[in-house]
Amino acid sequence: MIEGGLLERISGLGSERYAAKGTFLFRQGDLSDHFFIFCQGMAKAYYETIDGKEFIKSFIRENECIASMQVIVAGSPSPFNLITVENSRFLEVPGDRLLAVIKEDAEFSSAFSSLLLQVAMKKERREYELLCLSAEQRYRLLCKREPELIQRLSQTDVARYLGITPVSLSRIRSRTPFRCPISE
Amino acid sequence: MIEGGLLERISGLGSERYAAKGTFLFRQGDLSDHFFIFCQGMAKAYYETIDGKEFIKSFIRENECIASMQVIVAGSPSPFNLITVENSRFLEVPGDRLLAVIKEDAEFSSAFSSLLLQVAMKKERREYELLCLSAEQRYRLLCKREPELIQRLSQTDVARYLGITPVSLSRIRSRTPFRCPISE
DNA sequence: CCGAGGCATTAACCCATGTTAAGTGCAATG
DNA sequence: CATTGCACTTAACATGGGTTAATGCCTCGG
Repeated sequence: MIEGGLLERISGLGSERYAAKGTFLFRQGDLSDHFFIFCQGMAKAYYETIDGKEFIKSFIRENECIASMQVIVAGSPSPFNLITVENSRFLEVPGDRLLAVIKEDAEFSSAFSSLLLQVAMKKERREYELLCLSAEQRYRLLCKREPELIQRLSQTDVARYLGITPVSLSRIRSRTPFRCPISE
Repeated sequence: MIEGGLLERISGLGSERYAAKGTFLFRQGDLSDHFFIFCQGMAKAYYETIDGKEFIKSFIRENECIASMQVIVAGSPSPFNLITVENSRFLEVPGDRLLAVIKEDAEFSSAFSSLLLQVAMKKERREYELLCLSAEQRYRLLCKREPELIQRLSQTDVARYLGITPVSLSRIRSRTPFRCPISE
């Protein structure tokens, strides 16, 4: 989640874009260093393994942002794909412009640091879930914490985010008395 | 990994401490906001679940640092334990002093941001591994990337870090022709 | 209206990992 | 030397998730 102030300052740096559902914003292996801030719609960031399997790293919705840190910081190719899963509107900011402003503007830089901190904490939560919880526990937690996400996504994408197959998610759902409150 | 410059500046803020193997530096649920920088030895940060299972989040070795972000940033209790796994020497810096210096000193603050970035990238790698790789693949990768870590740790701790049981790790090792190069 | 493609469900089978328990070897300690 | 505790291994069994395939249900486009 990106705060109001920061968003306004960033807006000037980039341009507004639209993309239909299913559009790649960048691909695994690309060196595109753009920073994306979503205004409407949703995208998914996902890894694709050699044998063609897909694992979803994260979803990006309204007022959330994403870039490939590896590209921006280390200049190495992006390890993941970014593709829209709904028709979307977003800001696209070139990485070098963002970095330049961060260097110049102290206030901006501190806002950016706190953004980084948010990212680190979010990743820590995800690490915890993947390390300590079973697939079923992860699913229940997601239902509780992000019911709206479950609504907007296909079950396939939910499964890929949980790190399991759609078949397995279907089993978990049938096995479980629990349901996402909104879905009734 | 903490850079030379930053380390020197931090040293003045805290005090040097020693702790024998098996000493808790803080526990799950604590509100201790200390920041630790290791000079010698090693610690492990781990989650303990309700039913008594242990999952290791990370190891902290020479020139690496750790704190519970949740405590420092959100003031909420630490979700994990920190305990030494070797006799250790380290710097202990109170969180409030660190935050104060970050606010005052621009150069320090930017060094700290890049540290945050390192943390975020490290967590991203770990997320990738937990999400996309099997236990066996994770073990092989660890052997290749951190042979020294494997040497210094018990197999139990390696297993807890990989997210599997020691029994399962023993099986993987016996199943596999692959061995850590140094261990022969 | 019909057919194609995509998604969810279900079943059958396989394999990896968890669980429990027993056995072994080693190091520390009395 | 004997005892204790710990780490590691191995085995037997249970279970969760992967794989494949069949089925049914949509929606979309002809």
